[in-house]
Amino acid sequence: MYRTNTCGELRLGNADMQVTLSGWVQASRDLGGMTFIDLRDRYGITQLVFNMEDNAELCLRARKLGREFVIQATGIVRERTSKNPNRSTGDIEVIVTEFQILNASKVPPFTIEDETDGGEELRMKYRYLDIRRNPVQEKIIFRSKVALEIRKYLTASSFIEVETPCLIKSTPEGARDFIVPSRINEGQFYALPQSPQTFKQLLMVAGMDRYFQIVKCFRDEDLRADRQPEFTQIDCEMAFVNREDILQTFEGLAQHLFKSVLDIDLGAFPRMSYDDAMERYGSDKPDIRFGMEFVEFNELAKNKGFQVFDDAELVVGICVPDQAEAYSNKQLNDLVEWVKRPQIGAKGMINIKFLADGSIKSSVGKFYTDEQLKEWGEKAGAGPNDMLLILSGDTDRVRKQLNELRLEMGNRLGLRDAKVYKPLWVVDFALLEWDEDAQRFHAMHHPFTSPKTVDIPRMLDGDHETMKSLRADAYDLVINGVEIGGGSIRIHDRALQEKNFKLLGFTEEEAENQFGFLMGAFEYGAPPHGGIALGFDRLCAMMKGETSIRDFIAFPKNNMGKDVMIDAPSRIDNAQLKELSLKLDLRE
RNA sequence: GGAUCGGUAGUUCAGUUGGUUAGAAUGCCGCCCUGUCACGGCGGAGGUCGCGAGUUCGAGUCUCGUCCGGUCCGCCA
Repeated sequence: MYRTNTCGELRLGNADMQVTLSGWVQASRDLGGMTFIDLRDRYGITQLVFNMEDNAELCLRARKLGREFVIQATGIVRERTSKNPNRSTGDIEVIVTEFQILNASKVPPFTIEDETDGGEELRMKYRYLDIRRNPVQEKIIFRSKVALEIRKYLTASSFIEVETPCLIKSTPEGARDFIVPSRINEGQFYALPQSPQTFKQLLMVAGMDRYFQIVKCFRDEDLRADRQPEFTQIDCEMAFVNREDILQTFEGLAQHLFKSVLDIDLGAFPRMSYDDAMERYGSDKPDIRFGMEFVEFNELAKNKGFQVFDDAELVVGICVPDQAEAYSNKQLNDLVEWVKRPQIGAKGMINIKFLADGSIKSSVGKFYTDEQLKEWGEKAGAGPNDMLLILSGDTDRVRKQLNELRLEMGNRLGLRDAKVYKPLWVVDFALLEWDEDAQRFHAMHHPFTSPKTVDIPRMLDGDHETMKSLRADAYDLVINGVEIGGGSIRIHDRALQEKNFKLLGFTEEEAENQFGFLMGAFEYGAPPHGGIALGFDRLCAMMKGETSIRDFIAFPKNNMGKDVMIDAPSRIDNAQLKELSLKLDLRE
């Protein structure tokens, strides 16, 4: 028997018991006459004591233990004479009577502590050591807890967990596929799923009624702190539901998770149309923890002799509260430089300060009278010591830029508190999105998304503006400006699905080749259905107030999509290539 | 594909206008210490300054290239 107890559970009540503990040597303190060893496992740390007077031979052996040695120690639990209130086991210690080294350890490349001295790259290379650290371990355990609560809630709501295949068919729509060659089907390839979308719809046709799966998905796109090439979705689908049923069900799921895991009541989720979100926040995933909503100034700004605004499609700004006195000209100039960075790409920025004494200072003061600027302030609801920051240009672009500026100001003013959670449903997305490069429409959500019923008759007008105005029965769950998930009511009718593919520029043949199996299924009594997929890694990170998902994944990839621990991806040898009938044609 | 920040001891970092033998902390090794828990004290080892060119009397420092890593834009139906 390796142990009678874990390193986290012994208390005063265990005094005088003989116990055996196994774990890693966290630290040792050799005081000459006696030696203390902190023994660590997943459950905690227990202090072992060795005393020269009691057993010199044992004590000398204990002195030689290095960090991260794995040992098994047997001894008697004793109340400490000097307790450590910072540790749950701090009232007791184990007077060791015998121990053995189960495995020695090299000196680890970084210290196994909460605040490690190891940098990201090193931590990833030795991820198995990194995971020994509490902060990482907590996140992995947290993830397990959230997964359990998801299963509890969904199972209680009659959802069935079904596994869907990982080796599926490549489709050109959406993200790039990861491709897997088939050895026994020469020259043919599987693709790894970007999501189990078509399978879950087929499960609805199959009468499963309510499906869910906590499932790996794969997208061969560039990485970010919150994006991995393989990631996990909470994938769900329901039959005989409308949008309202789905929003209620998954609002309930989110509320349950926050309550059961964090003991936080989220309350009812507000809803906002996509158009509203773009107009008020310049983003389809607004962070509504703070205000500074967009204010449009076209009527006030134009035809007053200021060329920049006259030429702009949209003049729009935000009102920054209580900063007019605080922001110096230099700081404002720095802010102008900030919005002009290539990542933001604004041409410039105008400010209007409403100072505490009632006077107005503005970078466009020579084009507008104080009376006119006062009107701007009234429109924006600006009070004394408030400041307007205004951008102008093409509508889509300027909204995007002002969104970045709003978030930056939110950060600077400390308005984006990680401990505050503000969920939001964004609804009524556009069905189609014009792709400038490809000169065609593509599906904003995905090609199986149903248009809103009222828009179905207008679907094949062919007119560009009509197409852009079509609304989809699609929705996103946004929390604190993070897109946690999205879904839609699906098309369940073959004719409508065909129509939709046509809008997206598929030929009949292409549609049949790629999705014939799905449309075929629709002909055998497909029920009305819809669903949602939530980003599990992102949800966990967001619940913990973090932006990077990497520590919520046990073995994540780095920026270049590499696993630096196992050194993947890697070359394969020629025999393997030959077996797959593949030949490399590498770019120089 | 692009922007930007970084790469110096095992590790985390400092290193001034280019100038003597490249430093600190921590870790590691040795000795001392009977109530430590960030133990303490004394001593010691440890460096191809990512790599390659260039400028210069002289490069960790400046220039160019390259590799690696972080963050972001594009991309992510």
